[in-house]
Amino acid sequence: MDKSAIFQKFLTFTAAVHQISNDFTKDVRPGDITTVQYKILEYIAVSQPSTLSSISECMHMSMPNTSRELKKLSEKQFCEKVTDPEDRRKQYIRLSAKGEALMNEVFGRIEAQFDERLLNISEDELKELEQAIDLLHTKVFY
Amino acid sequence: MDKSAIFQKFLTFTAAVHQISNDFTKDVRPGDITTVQYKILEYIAVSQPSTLSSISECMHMSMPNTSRELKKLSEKQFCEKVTDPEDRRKQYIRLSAKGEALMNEVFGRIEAQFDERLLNISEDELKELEQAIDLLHTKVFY
DNA sequence: CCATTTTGTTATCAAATGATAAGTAAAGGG
DNA sequence: CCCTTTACTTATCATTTGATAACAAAATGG
Repeated sequence: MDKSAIFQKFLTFTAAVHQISNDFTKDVRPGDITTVQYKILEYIAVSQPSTLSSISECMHMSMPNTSRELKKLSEKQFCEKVTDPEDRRKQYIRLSAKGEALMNEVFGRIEAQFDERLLNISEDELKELEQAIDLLHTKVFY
Repeated sequence: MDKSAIFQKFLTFTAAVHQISNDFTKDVRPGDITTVQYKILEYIAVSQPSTLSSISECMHMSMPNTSRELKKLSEKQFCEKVTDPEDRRKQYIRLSAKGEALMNEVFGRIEAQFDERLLNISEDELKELEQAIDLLHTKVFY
């Protein structure tokens, strides 16, 4: 079968995903946080708790820069560093109450736009969507 | 039905898509181009021909900045501006031969990683994947 | 034909980001 | 116990990016 046709779809699809999630998050990011800092918070929110080095690796950022941004985020009280008692070099990073509140609000606003998009959709279609997401998640985007 | 459960999946799914496409393009971007410039080329490649203002809008970039980056890309011979004969204010932007070559190589390398991921996959599963992509593309990421 | 709008350019400045060097403190391994 | 590695920090600098003001040229619409 034509695998390269699927690849074409993969390309335009990922482009569309980026487009949409950019549109969705466009006006929800608070002003006192930079783009990179927001991305970091988003990452922490999804994969809590994480360490500085894992953030550095996943975001393709150098340790010094990750450290700097995380320091700023901590100073702004959006996240907290907790030293691992087992290995006191490690710092576990998690959202603070303020950070949780912020991300909940942001995700809530994104959800509103998401819901709007799925307004007139049937139960069956919703089920199909869920299965489609699961499938792609496990087979391609893992 | 639980729409907010699907939203959770939507969130982690889009996070995964970003993650994977970052990983895929990580080592593929040529050194003489910045991140933003690469993103612009990617956009042009997918939606050719486009105008300066549409690029500006879709990439959430101001016109002056878009103009500047596009100028740099043109100077580096990756794309060309063609004045619309019907409306001589408009500039159609398309990849140059060099730009096409670059993006073909880049997409080729991404495709190699994509294929690797789908190595031991059956015809039926491939069909399912295609349908899943189509479904999400039309219902959610449009 | 003149005012306005659209489309894009140029210049400039502050802020964010990336890259690198040099350092600290804890853990691990012989 | 000492050497090395790991995890992270601090400092510094160049580059990139974002934001704004001021401009030009073509189209549009009375």
